[in-house]
Amino acid sequence: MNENINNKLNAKSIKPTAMRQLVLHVLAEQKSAVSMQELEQKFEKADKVTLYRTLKTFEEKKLIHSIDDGTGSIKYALCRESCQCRPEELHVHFYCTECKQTYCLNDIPIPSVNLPVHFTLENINMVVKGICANCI
Amino acid sequence: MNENINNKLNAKSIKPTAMRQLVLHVLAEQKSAVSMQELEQKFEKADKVTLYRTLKTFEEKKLIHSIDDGTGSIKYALCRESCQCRPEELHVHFYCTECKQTYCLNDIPIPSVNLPVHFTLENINMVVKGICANCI
DNA sequence: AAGTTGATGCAATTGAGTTGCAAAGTTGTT
DNA sequence: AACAACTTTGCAACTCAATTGCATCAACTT
Ligand SMILES: [Mn+2]
Ligand SMILES: [Mn+2]
Ligand SMILES: [Zn+2]
Ligand SMILES: [Zn+2]
Repeated sequence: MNENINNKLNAKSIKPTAMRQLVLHVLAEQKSAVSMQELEQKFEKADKVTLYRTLKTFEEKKLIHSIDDGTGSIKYALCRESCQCRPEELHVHFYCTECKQTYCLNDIPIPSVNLPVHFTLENINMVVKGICANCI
Repeated sequence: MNENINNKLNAKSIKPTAMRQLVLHVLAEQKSAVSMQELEQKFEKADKVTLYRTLKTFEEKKLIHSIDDGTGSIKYALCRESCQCRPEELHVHFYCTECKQTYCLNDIPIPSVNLPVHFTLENINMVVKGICANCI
């Protein structure tokens, strides 16, 4: 695989096995977030569990983030280069009810909320549902 | 059951069966949102499926709303009196990672987001995770 | 080479949600 | 009251994504 792929894996201290290179390669060419099942179908022979554990590893190492878009299957997408997945750097996600795609709105940060007193924030998930520009 | 319970059911044109009165009664005394499983355990003899369908009916009639807090089980909470569940009137939800409770922050409306051009909005889900005031 | 650690593949399990269908209950009509 | 039409309920069975257990394989370490 690409040299670039290995660099990304190394940068997040993930051992670059064949499987991981392959999965990262496929993830990198997606325009929308993908589920494990969708990902599985993009490979000739792919074990669901290995894929599952690969994604877990990627997520732990903050190479990808997972998106619970409310459809029942978790979607995954690459994090931006320097992302630490801290609450301040999270972005809004969009689920199109027409094309059933989940998009990272990387340029739209999650607006801050004023929580009630003594509530502390660790994480936020914000998913907007509607029709995307391609489906108008 | 209470006369109030029947009023609420009638107001949303839900036929007040014994089961529905009971479920609404239990829902009304909750301080946080509950899952189907939690609800099931609050009754002596309760059929999961009947409960499931009762909640579906309640949700369709906008007596309750469901919350996908990312834990894997949907939570349910009463809607406010005049709620139509329109995007403008949605509120933020809070999941406490300590007590594992999901709270409706009824007084905190979901902030508006500026979507990219030609994206239209139908619905928003916003869940904040952290520690609640009781668990500090 | 043997030992240790991590990665992979297959089978099986979990658990929330959902469907099918028949029985029981309700309502309205003759 | 008897009947039909419709709604609600209960049980069993099923779906589907996610997860675990365990044996095998690969990559380093001594
Ligand atoms: Mn994203
Ligand atoms: Mn709520
Ligand atoms: Zn679309
Ligand atoms: Zn708490």
